[in-house]
Amino acid sequence: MQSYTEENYLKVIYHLSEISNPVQTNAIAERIQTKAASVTDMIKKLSEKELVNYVKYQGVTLTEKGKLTAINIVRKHRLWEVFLVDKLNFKWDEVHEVAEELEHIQSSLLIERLDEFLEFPKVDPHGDPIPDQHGNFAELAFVKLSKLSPSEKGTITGVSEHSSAFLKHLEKLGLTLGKRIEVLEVIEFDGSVALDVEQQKINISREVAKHILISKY
Amino acid sequence: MQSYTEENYLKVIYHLSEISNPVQTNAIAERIQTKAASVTDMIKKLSEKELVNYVKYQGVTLTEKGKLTAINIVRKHRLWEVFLVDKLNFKWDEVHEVAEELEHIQSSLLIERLDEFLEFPKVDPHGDPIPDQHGNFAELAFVKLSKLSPSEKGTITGVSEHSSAFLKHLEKLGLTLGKRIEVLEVIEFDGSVALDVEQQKINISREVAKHILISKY
DNA sequence: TTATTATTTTAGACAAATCTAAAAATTTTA
DNA sequence: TAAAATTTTTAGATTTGTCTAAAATAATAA
Ligand SMILES: [Mn+2]
Ligand SMILES: [Mn+2]
Ligand SMILES: [Mn+2]
Ligand SMILES: [Mn+2]
Repeated sequence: MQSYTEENYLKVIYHLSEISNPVQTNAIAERIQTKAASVTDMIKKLSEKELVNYVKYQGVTLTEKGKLTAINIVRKHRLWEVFLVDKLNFKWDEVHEVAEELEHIQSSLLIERLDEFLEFPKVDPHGDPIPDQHGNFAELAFVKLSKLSPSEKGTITGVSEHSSAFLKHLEKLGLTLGKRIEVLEVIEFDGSVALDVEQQKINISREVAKHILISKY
Repeated sequence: MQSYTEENYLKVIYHLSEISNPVQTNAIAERIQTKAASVTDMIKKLSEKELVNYVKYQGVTLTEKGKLTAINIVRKHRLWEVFLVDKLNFKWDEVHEVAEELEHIQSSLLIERLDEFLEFPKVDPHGDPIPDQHGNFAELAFVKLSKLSPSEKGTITGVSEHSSAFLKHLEKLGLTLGKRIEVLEVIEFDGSVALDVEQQKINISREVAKHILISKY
């Protein structure tokens, strides 16, 4: 069994792996709000436990065992987020902190029953996919809004940034999950995007567009 | 804010206070499955934080602040137990361990919303009362089954022992919450009790009778 | 390709929570 | 009330996760 702290490290390494592999010590330190020296210590420990492959000065990758462990934590995190929003009426920008704690509760019976109670949701309130108990994700066809060209249409199905500031901003703009959008123009100067959302013309920065996930159909 | 460990100590001291006040070091050690020396260390720390009053060699009592903190943890524990039984179909002997973890989740919004979602339950699955957010308990008139005399009648409304072994034993005997019982005889030799439960005559030990709570009406 | 800069690791220290063994205080027994 | 038994505390060590400061390695620039 892993400690609360080890689990947080594994999850962070898992998420960072999607950006760069192997994952660098400093990247982990920044995410986990700690010092590089502490990360090195923990990496050695996880390596001992065969949860990561570690080469000095090169960085870490998750082993199969480490990856499964990480995905299981992600599963729990996202299921709890669904519970908070669907059953307890939390807003999508209020759930992250609490789920960060709930994801560490150790009971597979609990999580399977929760999954059932929520009627086996496929995505969390931010549109992120929820893996099944074997660690498999249902394939979802996403594309970043920042990758679309003028006249392309689609539906907002997720976000890749979960800060309250970002989510509140989206809400204010009316850019919530399920909304149909069409790209009207991509401004050359700063990469910002003009959109049509329900007959309204809206402008968003490239930074914002990069974190909105669109499914085209 | 208190650590996970400090919270567990406060809760144990709270429960033991109902039996003997002040609470002895050894009693805490036994409950928390640790050594007396560790308890002394923790007591000093809680005393520093003004959560307990501590006199060397005499034992501890909770301060008002400590008591409120403890009751709040009890509140969370019992609400989560209701959730597990009512919503996730756990059996009453399966919930304790999980609630022992869930009670430490730090979010007052979460717990108030959970209370609402569960429709403000007054008792947990073991018949224990759930305090409100100010730490007040609704008065419940309980008496231990071991205190009843022959021909007295009542309804099983709680238990004061939560081990799986005990709860399974009760279940096997058909002694579950809500059942009407009548005391037929109290055996002088060993204090064991003969009961009538739904036209069935049942014998239970004094030890078992002490942990069954009856409301008379 | 050497020097500079950035990244990572080591060394040594610290706080939290625990332990064992021994000393001190209290309670019980005789 | 003095001796014995029990309970509690202290002293010192250990484990986990963290830190700062300094050394080692790798990447980048001149
Ligand atoms: Mn977490
Ligand atoms: Mn999410
Ligand atoms: Mn607990
Ligand atoms: Mn209970």
